[in-house]
This record gives sequence, structure tokens and C-alpha cells, in this order.
Amino acid sequence: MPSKTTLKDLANLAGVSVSTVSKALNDSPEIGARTRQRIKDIAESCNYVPNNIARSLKSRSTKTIGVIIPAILIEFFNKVLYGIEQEATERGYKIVICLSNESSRKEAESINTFINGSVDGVILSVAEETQKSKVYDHFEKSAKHNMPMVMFDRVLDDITCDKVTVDDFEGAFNAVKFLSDLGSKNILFLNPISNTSVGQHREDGYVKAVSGLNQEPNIVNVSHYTEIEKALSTVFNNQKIDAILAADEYSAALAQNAARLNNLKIPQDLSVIGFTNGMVAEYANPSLTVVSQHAENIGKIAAGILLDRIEGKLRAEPVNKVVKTKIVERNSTKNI
Amino acid sequence: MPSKTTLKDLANLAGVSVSTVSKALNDSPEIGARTRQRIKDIAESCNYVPNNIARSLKSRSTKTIGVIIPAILIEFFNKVLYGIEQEATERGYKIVICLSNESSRKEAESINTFINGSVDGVILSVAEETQKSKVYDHFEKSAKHNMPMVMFDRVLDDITCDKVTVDDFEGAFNAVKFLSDLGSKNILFLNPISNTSVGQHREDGYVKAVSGLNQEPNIVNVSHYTEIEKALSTVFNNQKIDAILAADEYSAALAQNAARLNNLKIPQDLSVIGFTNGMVAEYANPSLTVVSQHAENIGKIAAGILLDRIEGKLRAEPVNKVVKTKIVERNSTKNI
DNA sequence: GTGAAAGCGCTAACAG
DNA sequence: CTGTTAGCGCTTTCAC
Repeated sequence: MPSKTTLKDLANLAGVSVSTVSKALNDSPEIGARTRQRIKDIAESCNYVPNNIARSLKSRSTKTIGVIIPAILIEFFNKVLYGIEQEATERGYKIVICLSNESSRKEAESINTFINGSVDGVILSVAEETQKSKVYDHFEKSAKHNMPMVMFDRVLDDITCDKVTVDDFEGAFNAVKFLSDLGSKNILFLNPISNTSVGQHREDGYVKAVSGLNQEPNIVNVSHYTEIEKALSTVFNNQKIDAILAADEYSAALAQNAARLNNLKIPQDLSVIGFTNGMVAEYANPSLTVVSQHAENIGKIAAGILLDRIEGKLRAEPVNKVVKTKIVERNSTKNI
Repeated sequence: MPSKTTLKDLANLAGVSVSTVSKALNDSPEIGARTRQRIKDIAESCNYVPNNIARSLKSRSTKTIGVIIPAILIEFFNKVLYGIEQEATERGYKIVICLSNESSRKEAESINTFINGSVDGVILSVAEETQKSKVYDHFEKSAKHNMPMVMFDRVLDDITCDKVTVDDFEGAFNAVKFLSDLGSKNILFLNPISNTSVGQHREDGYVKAVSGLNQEPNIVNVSHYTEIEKALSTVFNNQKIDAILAADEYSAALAQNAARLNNLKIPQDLSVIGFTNGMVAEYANPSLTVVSQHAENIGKIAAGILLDRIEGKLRAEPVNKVVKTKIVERNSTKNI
């Protein structure tokens, strides 16, 4: 605990009252120019820094927002976090982060950490366990406390609050269309996250698009990345497919590796598109064409909404922002 | 600002004094069991949550630590952050993060944000600009305020505080030895971070090791990842090299791609080792052999030291922990 | 122009 | 056992 000089100390040194010092440092016009400067000099020489905790107590605002994400090592969340940080910093707010690690218990604990006045609002993406169990007590509690809250990506329909989501359905739909326009006629969907709402929306978009093209949906669900190589090799040996849409970037990279093992050239023999525009996609060989969710942007938008809400710039009804995806073209798809 | 019920509200409801309520809720033995329970029930029914800001003001402890990292999208820092979060959470602390984005100005601003009592201590890795400019005013200031501080990875010799560093010198040294044992005779060092202390240590280790093998140091410094492809192509055309040690994983991945463009087979014609054990290394093709710095562990260690310091468990002199590296072998180096 | 006093919400020594 | 009081550091009326 840093030993701090306080207003009282300065008041003693200057031979004036605490309130005079406070006003002087805050450039109140009430204080004479000469006294003001004198006090400022003393403060300077003492390395005075006003105590933020005391200020927060007085002002009932912490200029801090809480962020709860399921994991920080997943690049998507990391990028969202980056976006949040940028927007927050720009608007003079700090961020404190908690990780739920996909657990409802940790998520609830984090909400409790935030509900006690230490932040002005919360941004979060719901933990997988919570989505499955459908136990939302902690969110109801925070809503009861009037805590400004925005959910992103993984949101809860049953909870009333501001939300920012990605149009995963359309993203997958457009990716199929993109592949089809390139001439692909047998497009496979590789899904390692079929048990999340997000994975499901992507599958739905794929099915819809492929049906529109009079192709049969061809879906490979895997529950682990390690299964991909074997699963795809089987496919390559028995069917002729000319494109793969993968539900995330890791599976897309692994699909490329599997293809190479089976002597398929990318993109000549096989086009590959993944979801999520991250490092792995960028540094893969060939570099991956992906459906970008604009992760960073999602973070900025979510933070923007939250801060607007905190600062009373929004009307009562919750805002519901849907972010469109975009295809980032690289070398894993033919360039025509 | 969530409208909160306070101790006063509860006191009114229960018809007792504020301090009685406080003691009851804190299970003070001074309060009779019946009153205590009655008060707790009332608190419960009001969804009472004690105000943390007020508590912090009183206790002069925020149970929060500040983290300043140069970037969050660099996986190494992200992993360290993860380690910090784990240790902090386990010991009952929250973390608030600021990004310096490698800028001295933002770094100083972050220090200022923290110095005002909003955190109990700080963990940081120095911004590139600060390392170049050697302007350390903000750190001296925070030291003057007795702010507990631990630097990790990129540290400043001139500042007295706890430090956690990686044995980058030895890491590079061992990597060269590893390559040499595999039969490599012309090992090139690719360095995109030559202006950081870390990049310099790695280079030193490389030079030392290579000299011991009676090879001439062969160093390619680049200031941008985009330069790598051209720089290496020139090298491949004019020299015969059979191994590359890259100072991070991204440059290692790009080196592989450059090699492939020049019709070099990995690992048959060329072995590649990178620094940092991240996603890109794991999903590269071929997967990259790397020097792991145990990023997550560094975070845990740094947080552990900081919390020990905050809680007064450490003697005055600064601790200086050096973390050893380890080679993680994958497919970019020959398997003999 | 400057200062006294109240109060943000909580804790804790000290009375009763 | 319960209440009174003071105070953490700051801001802000309201007197003087």
C-alpha cells in the first residue's frame, strides 16, 4: 500500500483548509490565482496524486467496466477484448477482466465481483456450461441490481439486456455461395463445434445455401481436432469433394494438412474456407480464406453500447446489434 | 450506477444501528445469534451487496492488481496474462489490464492510472519504445510511490523492482546446439525484434553458440514481417544454409513459407526453429519445433511474487527469477 | 476568496 | 450484546 500524500497533508503544508486545496487543484474559479498556483506547486513537489477510490466513493462512478469472457486463449475472444480495451481507453475507462473458463460457477463469481460497485457496467459472452444448463440466476441478479450489461456473441435470449451478435447463418451461407461461384460443386462442412449455438447457426447457413444449389448437405462433425485427419482421409478416399467449409480456423488449417497428406493440391483440387480471421489462418500455408466476424469491431461496438448506456445516452429499450461477416480472400481458394 | 441498498437502509429496516448491521453481516461474535440471523435475512431479502469501493477506501487495499502489457494480440503476452489471471483469482485478486501498444506515452498513462490507489501492485512488460528511448520517468515515479511492481520478460536493469525473465540467451544457445546435433552446419538467425532486450539476448546466445561451433554468425535483421520473404529469398539464392533459428514464431512460420517458395524441403533441406510455443507454431505445416518460454508459467510466477510482496511475505531486496526455456520438438526439424 | 461541515458506505475502537 | 463516534480521502454546498 503506497504511502500517499493526501489533501490534508497539502492543506497543512500550505496553511489552508482541505477544501481550498481541493478547489485549487480542480481549477475552481473560487480560488485566487496566486493561492491556486502556490498550492499546485506544493502538490507537484509532493508528487501528489488524488486517490481514485475516494473519488469513486464520492462520485459513485468508477470509470471502469468489467469484462467476463469464457477464455482468453481463444483468439476470437482475445480480439474482442482488444476492441473493448481500445474503445474503453478512448473514452476514459479502464477494464477489469474475469475469465469464466466456460464454467457457470466462475461466471457467477465474476458477476458477484462486479455487482458490488467496483465497475460501472459489464460486457460478457456466456459460458458454455451456462448455455447448456440454462441456469441464469446470476444474470437475473445483476439485472435486478440495474447493472448495465451487454452480451456479445454467445447471448441469452431469456435475459433482457443489450446484445451484440454475429450473423453466423449468413456468414456460412455466403461462404458456400462464394465457393459455388468459384465452381465448387461438392462442398463439405467440417464442424468441430456442433454443440454450440454458434456452430449450429453456421451449419444451418451451410445447409440452406447448399440446398439452394441442389447439392446434398455433406457434414462431418468431429468432437476433437485430433479426429479431423482420419475423418477427412476417409472422405477423400470415398467421395469426390472439391471444397471444404470449416466452422473455425483451426479445423480449416488441419483440413489443409489432411488434404496435402492425401495429395490434394490447394486450391487447385480443393478450396478451403474457415471461420474466424486469426493468426493461424494468416500464417497457414497456403494462407486461408476465411469468414471474418470482425472480432475487434465487435468489442468496440459492445463497449460503445455499454458506455452509452452507462452515460445515459440510450433510451430504455435494449439495443440488439447484429454484426455482418465478411469473406477475407487468401490463397486457399481459387482466384478467378 | 446500480441503485444499491446500503447498511443504513438495512439498519433502518431492522431498527438497529449501522454498526450492528455491519458486525452481524461480518459474523462478529459481539452480536447475538438471533439478531444476527434476523439482520442477515433482511439483507438477503434486499439483495444486499456490500460496496467494495467503500471497503477499499477503509482498508486501503483493493484486492486488485494492474497489468500493463505491450500488446494483447501477441500470443506470448496473452498466455502470460492467462497465467497471471489464474494465480490472481486463486489468491482472491482481480486484475485490471492496460495495453501500452509499445508506446511510452500509453505506458506512462497506464502507470498513472494505477498509481492513484486503484490497484495494490503492478505487473508489466516494458514497451519497445521505452526500451529504445531509455526514458524511465514513469517507472521512477511509481517506485517513489512505493508501488509494488514486477517486470517480466522485457525488464529494465536501471529500475529496482522484482523481475521475472526468460533465459533467452541460453534458449538460443541450446537451439543452435540442437540444430548442430542434427547435423546443421550453416545456421542463420532471423531476427524481427532486434531492438528489444529479448531479441538482443537471443542474438547473443546464437552468436556465442555458433562461434563455439566455428561457424560465422549469419544474422538477418528485419524491421517488418513483410520483409522476410524477400530477405530470405536473397539468402537462399546466394548462400547455402541448412537451418534457421527465428526469434519468434511468426517469423519462423514465414521462413518456412519462404523456403517452400524457393523449393527447399523442410526438414530435409532446411531445419527451422522458432521462439515461442503458440498456435501458429502448432498449426503450421510442417508443425514448428520451438523454444518454449513457458509463458503461462511466467505469468503465474510474476503474480505470485507480486502478491507475496503486497502481502509482506518478502524481504526487502528485489527478487530476480530467471525461467529456463525448453525445446518442443515437432516436424520442422529432422528427427534422428 | 476561503473555510467549515456534511457525507459517499463501510469498519472498528470505545462506551454503555 | 448494542450503539456512538470517528475516520478512510475526497467533493461540494453553504456560510463567512
